[in-house]
Amino acid sequence: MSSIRPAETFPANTPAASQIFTTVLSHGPLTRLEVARRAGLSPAAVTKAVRPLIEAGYLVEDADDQARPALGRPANPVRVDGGRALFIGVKVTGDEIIGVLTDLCCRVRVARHTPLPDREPKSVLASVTELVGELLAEAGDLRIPVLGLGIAVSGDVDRGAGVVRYSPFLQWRDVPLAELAGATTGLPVTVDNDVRALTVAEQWFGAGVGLSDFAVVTVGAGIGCGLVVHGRVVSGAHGVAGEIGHVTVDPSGPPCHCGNRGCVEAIAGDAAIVRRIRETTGAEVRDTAEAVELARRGVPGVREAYARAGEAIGRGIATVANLLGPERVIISGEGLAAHDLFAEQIRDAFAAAAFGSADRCDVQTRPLPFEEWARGAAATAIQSFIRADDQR
Amino acid sequence: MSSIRPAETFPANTPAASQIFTTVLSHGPLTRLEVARRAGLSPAAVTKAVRPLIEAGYLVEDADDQARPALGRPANPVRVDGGRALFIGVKVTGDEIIGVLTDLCCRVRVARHTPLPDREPKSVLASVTELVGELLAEAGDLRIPVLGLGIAVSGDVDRGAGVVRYSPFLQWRDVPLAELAGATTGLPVTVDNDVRALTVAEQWFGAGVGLSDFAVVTVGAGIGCGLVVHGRVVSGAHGVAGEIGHVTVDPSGPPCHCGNRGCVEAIAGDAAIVRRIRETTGAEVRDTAEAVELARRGVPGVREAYARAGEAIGRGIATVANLLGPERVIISGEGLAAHDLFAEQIRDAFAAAAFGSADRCDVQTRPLPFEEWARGAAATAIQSFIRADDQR
DNA sequence: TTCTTTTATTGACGACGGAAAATAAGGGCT
DNA sequence: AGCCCTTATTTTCCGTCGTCAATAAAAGAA
Repeated sequence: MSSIRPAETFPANTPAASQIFTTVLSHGPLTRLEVARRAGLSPAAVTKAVRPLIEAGYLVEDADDQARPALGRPANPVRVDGGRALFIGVKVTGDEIIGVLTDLCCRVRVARHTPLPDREPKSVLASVTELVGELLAEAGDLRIPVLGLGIAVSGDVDRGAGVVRYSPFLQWRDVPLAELAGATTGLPVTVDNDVRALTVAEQWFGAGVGLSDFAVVTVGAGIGCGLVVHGRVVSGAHGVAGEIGHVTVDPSGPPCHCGNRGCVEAIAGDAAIVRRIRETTGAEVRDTAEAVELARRGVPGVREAYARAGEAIGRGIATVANLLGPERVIISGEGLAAHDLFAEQIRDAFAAAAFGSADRCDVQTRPLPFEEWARGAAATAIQSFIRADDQR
Repeated sequence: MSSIRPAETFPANTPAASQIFTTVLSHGPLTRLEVARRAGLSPAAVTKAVRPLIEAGYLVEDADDQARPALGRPANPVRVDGGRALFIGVKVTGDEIIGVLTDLCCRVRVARHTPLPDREPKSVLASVTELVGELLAEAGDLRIPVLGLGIAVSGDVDRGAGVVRYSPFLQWRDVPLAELAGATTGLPVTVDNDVRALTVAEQWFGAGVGLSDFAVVTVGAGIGCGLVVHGRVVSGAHGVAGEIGHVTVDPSGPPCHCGNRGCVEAIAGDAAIVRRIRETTGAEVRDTAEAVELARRGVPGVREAYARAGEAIGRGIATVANLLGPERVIISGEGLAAHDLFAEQIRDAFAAAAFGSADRCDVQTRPLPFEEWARGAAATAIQSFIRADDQR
């Protein structure tokens, strides 16, 4: 029924091979010896696993002859050939969809977005199909095959089954998106939660490379959190995890749409900040951009709203750090546009609420280009393609 | 120097073998076919791995001929022979040490405790050595070899290195306890954090059997939490994790020794409850036992302190559930003696603060016999003996 | 008895990855 | 140029593990 083309398959049958590939993918050009060391394998095993990958064109020997040690046989590093294959990532938001065409190294080649007429699965699917079609055309111009499609959706998503169980934002329930999109695009489709997708991108290509325990916190309309523990993204027993947005920081705080009071999101979410500014200053603020504008102009009371938000976020992050002891927390999201307005409060609140050696955790902020969410989706597609059933 | 006897070694060289053994250990008698199904192996592999384990006496065929299906060749279940080997677990608290002698199935055979003269590593080591000596004598009477010693200590413990990095309670820093105890007892020693040890016991022999994601919350003098994610106990990048006791539930709450206000422990720890009762009722309460007594007698204001504690614990658990989405949370600890006084509040607060499907998490309470902490230590020794480098 | 059904075992086989030795590829030295 | 030294990579050989397919075993059913 669904005419998914039996797309090119990745020649890494053995766990060692896929582990080697992901090591090279994440850690740039590496000599075979170095790969062996990092992957805990013998050099011989690396040579053997690398050969078919080079033959298939996924890896290339890097003729980069700089900074070579004076002694001994020159090393012959290998790296992933990003131009060998392309992937498409799509992020579905409430009112638009963002799509990117990336290469195998998850570098964005083309980014597009289209508004969404409505949130019905049918129309969303049609828009996605159209956008993917455009990106496929671009890929055709480049004469590089597209080997997978990743779709990121907020809410409870069962990646294994390819089903969106429940997305409050889109008001979807049990939509078999992977199957549907597979049928219309002819590509192998991976569907995952948006924050988890972003976390995968950080884990493989970003600030989480090489770490087995870290967290990604997204600040924006909502406050989300992706967790990596023991080298694997946490999905939770019931498909939901990382709900830092509904961690209570002040039981007497403002009411949250979840029914409680003083959730992180009820204080530091975009809408909460704007509402707070309206309430305390009486100013006519419509959206975040205006709020940031006012704050930068030094309108009294506005910075205070941001300070409060920063404190809430810092406390939320400290909670994560106290419970999981991650090595690093990466703060990202659209909300970072206001970074300078609450960075200090985040740090202070974190330092104050982190217990014991949890404060050794490295908290960093990372700007998030608008297409980053879609890039995360592409990362999940790459991950599925490599079928890395291994951790780390 | 250290005369660690080259104790009997476990004949499970291959990962498959140790996985098979742990499966049988946790899931009681199983037919080989069933083991194969659960461990994801072929029946042939099970047969081959089981043979040497039976020959060495660790597994026995269970002649339990009940409830056999009428058809086909009768199944021949295998189970672990608990009496094949013994292990010793020791829990070091501030003023006493508790030791247990358990069998290979972690069933307690003998339990002992001794007061501790002081907290110097030297005297603690001497007391531990003496207690272990007594238990070894008991084991000698039974004519069963003791194959390992587990020691549980609160604080930051590096299990791999066998070093207590920092224990605020004992005021220890970088004490190489495994090496020291190994030298005085002649046993292979495993040292781990006390809450993690308890968690290991639950994972292998308790309410966490078969679950890949769950949490253990201990209520008592402190509030602790052990986490299992992806089938493995979480240790945190810096050796500390599960600090649920210092999750803030009320920023305007009572001050905590950690420097913040309104931590779970500052509201629901033993000392906090007692202090609260004294403050609100003026009653002369010295310890928890008296507090419980007053509450049961219905003294006004006392139940309220417990209700407050229950609410704090419930919120803390909800935070864990929101962040990690565990399948189950097991509440335990000495504090459960007052279980009837706050169980309801825990449940209510949890249900209110759990977001989305996090409330599908199964929250259960489990009474904790006084020697349970020591049994956890024994479980870590058993785990080390089996050297299960595999997860699940 | 003979067949059926289910569980356990056996033996051949293939694949994976390790160890060690061989080879490759410089650069410096004489 | 020829030799030596060092380090990277490859080759060859080999053990191990686990699967597959066939077979044995142990009952009840026909």
